[in-house]
Amino acid sequence: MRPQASVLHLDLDAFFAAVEQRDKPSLRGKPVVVGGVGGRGVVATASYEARAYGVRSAMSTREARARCPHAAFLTGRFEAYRGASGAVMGLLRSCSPLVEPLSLDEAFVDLEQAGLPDLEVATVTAFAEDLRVRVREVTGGLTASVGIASSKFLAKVASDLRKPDGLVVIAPGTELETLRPMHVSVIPGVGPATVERLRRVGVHKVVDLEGLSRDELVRLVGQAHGHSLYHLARAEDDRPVVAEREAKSVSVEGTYEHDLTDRRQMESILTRQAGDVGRRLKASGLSGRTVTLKVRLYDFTTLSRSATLPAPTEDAVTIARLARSLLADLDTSAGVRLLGVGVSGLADWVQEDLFADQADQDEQEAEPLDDRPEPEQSGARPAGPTWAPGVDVIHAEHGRGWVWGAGRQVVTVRFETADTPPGPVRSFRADDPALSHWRAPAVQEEVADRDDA
DNA sequence: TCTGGGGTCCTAGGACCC
DNA sequence: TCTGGGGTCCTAGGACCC
Repeated sequence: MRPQASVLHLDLDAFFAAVEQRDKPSLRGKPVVVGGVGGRGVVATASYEARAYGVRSAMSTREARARCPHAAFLTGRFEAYRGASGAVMGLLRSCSPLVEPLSLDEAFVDLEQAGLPDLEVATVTAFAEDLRVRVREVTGGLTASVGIASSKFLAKVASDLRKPDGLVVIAPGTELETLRPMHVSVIPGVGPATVERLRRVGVHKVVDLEGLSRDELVRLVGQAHGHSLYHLARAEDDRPVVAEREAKSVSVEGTYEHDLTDRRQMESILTRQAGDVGRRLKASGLSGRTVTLKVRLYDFTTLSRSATLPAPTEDAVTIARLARSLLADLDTSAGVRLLGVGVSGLADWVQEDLFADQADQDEQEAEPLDDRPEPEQSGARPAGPTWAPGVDVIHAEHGRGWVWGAGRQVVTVRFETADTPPGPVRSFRADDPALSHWRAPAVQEEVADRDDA
């Protein structure tokens, strides 16, 4: 918590719906719902006119239609939203070098870096009123709610207090009296599950939370969450405003109108999604080692399966192959409503750097050679064959290649090409039946010795 | 035919290492 | 006979956020 109210939180009101109303005057003053319009869609944003009928974010579109049949139901136009968001973020960055966007419609601004004459309540209040006018100017009429306080937590609480089109400054020293009567769900990280756990021990408001010891909280909600709650309940929050945060994963998923049962159709969806993921990775100059398949079954049971490559990839073919082979382990016969593919463990270097020349490649081959005999699998999945980098020759659809890295579950192969070495690198599940390999008898014994050791 | 899509962070258990 | 302890990596699932 800072001595002065120097953290600003800005939140654009009913953002997606407001952009639609701005761009289509016939929608102004009317209920507008933006989100999925299909049978399995949900509401992303409802205009305040639609909220009057009880329409809320995350509600199924089916229910929203029942509550407000005369609303305009629109799918999102994300290019327009990105444009408006960019204008606002640009404005904020012209005020302070330290701007932390949380989403398209929300950001923190560090006012200590804004060059204001001082950080008195009157000064930051005047600054924020001027900022709200300028937001309207740069967006063609969108309104923003703004909160200013001595920490991120309280700035966000403040921006929520007078929505829409409001401004609240929580004066330093008044944080606890503001917070104590509020429901625990104002605390970031306190969602339905935590609310229920707290309710069972008689905790409803922030003031009740202050009565719990640190140990009780940790027992109730876990180590990290418990400590965080203990401090936030006392308005203690030192989290800095951070301008740049690196992406940790990239994913694409889709929910289908009718449950999928055809494996080949699922595989072709995964292949397309892997292509999207690969394109987005390449566009950001990223690559990642862990490929995750996400499957939501007909009954909403959600499963994930992942495999980690020996080296990062952004290659759509590799991502697709791994995703499809992870799907092969799951029973999807009763129907799948959602499929998705993601890549995590991101590094901001591309795979090609690894084998730019022969010396680099030799290092990569040598490293996993000694340390990674194929262990017994811990789960039900049978162990794949043991692949030896630099020893085994692989035959697969791409032709013939040498094993280049062998993880527990994944083998990477560098294929030979007629023209210019090195050939393409592709990764496979170690137990992929599409692979066949050959190993000279002499080195077979040598490798067996090493595996025993 | 209740329940999106894109993320982040945490937990817990097993493998493995020193 | 008894049975370390910490640290890291990996996987699966869950809570949460906008």
